[in-house]
Amino acid sequence: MPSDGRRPYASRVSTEPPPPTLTERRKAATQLDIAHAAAELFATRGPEATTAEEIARRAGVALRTFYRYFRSKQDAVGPLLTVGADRWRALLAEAPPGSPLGPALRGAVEQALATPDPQAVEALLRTRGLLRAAADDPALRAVWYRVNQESEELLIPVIARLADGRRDPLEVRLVAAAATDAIRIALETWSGTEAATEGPDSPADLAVRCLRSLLGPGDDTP
Amino acid sequence: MPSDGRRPYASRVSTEPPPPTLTERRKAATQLDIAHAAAELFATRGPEATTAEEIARRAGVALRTFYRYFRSKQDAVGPLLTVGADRWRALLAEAPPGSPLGPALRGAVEQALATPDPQAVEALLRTRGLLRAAADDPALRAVWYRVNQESEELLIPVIARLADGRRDPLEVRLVAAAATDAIRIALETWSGTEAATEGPDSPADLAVRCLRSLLGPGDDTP
DNA sequence: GCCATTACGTCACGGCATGCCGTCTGACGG
DNA sequence: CCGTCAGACGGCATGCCGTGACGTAATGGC
Repeated sequence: MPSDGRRPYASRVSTEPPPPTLTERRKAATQLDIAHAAAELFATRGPEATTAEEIARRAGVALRTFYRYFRSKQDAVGPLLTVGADRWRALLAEAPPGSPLGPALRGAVEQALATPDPQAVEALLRTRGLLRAAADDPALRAVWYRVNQESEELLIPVIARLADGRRDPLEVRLVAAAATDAIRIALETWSGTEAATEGPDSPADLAVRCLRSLLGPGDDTP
Repeated sequence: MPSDGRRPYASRVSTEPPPPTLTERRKAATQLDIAHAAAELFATRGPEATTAEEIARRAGVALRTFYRYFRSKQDAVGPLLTVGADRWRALLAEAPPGSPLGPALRGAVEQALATPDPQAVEALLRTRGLLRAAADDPALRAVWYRVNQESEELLIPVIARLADGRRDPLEVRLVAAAATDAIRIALETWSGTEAATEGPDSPADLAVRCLRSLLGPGDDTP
């Protein structure tokens, strides 16, 4: 029972989330329960050997309920794989429009990945476990691809806002793709090692290096 | 995984294809039959409304045989989506090692896509049809993601050979990812339009522009 | 407190995907 | 030319996947 605790503050501007009701919070909790159950079973016995029924049982819901939350058993770990990208994108969206692209991207990724927050570290380690399980499971890899693809699409409007009309839509889309690739490859590379979550081979450092390599310094010479 | 059946030929330089036997040719033909049957059904009534049984029947094989060739009904169109990338990669592999990356990539893609070969045009139009069907079918999109991912991985050794030790492995991988993205986004963009297979909005021109935008002129300043 | 809404469980069912076995055909050495 | 054998294919059976339909209980607005 995560006590999220976000409360309605009188002065709230338009785009802020409306206060989540009890039902909504329970739904979110149920979704996370299922996701965690799936991740644990996948990481231990592998997705192939895990049935949707088992995931549902471990999460304490009926099979039918499982399929109300997810289209397939592999999809169940999706929320756990997206949290990192969501965090990064949210940080990036806070940068002022028109700021230079490269530094903004790298700054956001550093904040998102190099955090001492124990919950974020936990998420990072879970991601590594899933990526390793995905190494020999095509269906799980497919989820990873899909998640990255969706991240790329969600990144487009954010990049467009930062570029502020200085780049045409096609270019924006390419930058979004490249940035997503940089993060993806950094995480994949890190998952293949025994490196810790901090230090020179940490995901944050890797990601920053990847971003710089693909997009250059990126202090916005149009 | 077919057991290749490589026959001993006295004078054989390593990389030449062994002469395909009748059985092998028939297998390849059957695979293409199934792929074409699937592509046609997917393009008309959509993947969701198409059963594996129907694909098999239209291809003239038993359902069991279908699943000997493909792991799922969506996978059946895989071979049709890979031909373009295969062609491009093969052309790229012919470039001399050490040649500048950017021009090599753009030259290969131009040869692969701007060809007057009617068969290649046919393949392009088929790809467009499949991409449009994928627009509202997650499972088919997943195949597209997988194909691109595999293309990226197959591209890595080719790029490494071209870079000829002037770039470290991580960098090579990033370049492979970016190049794959450029082609992918060019094709996706083109598929969303009514543009012809040649002209200023042709896939070839789009791809070249995307490559230049992401990788710069690429005349190899290390 | 009363009712519309909605999240959840139970049942049933068609399609997906694979293991097993029998048949037949093409490949290959004698 | 022929016998042997690998393997390509079809048919059958089966377990899991994913969804529609319907009933129930809890929730949130009036």
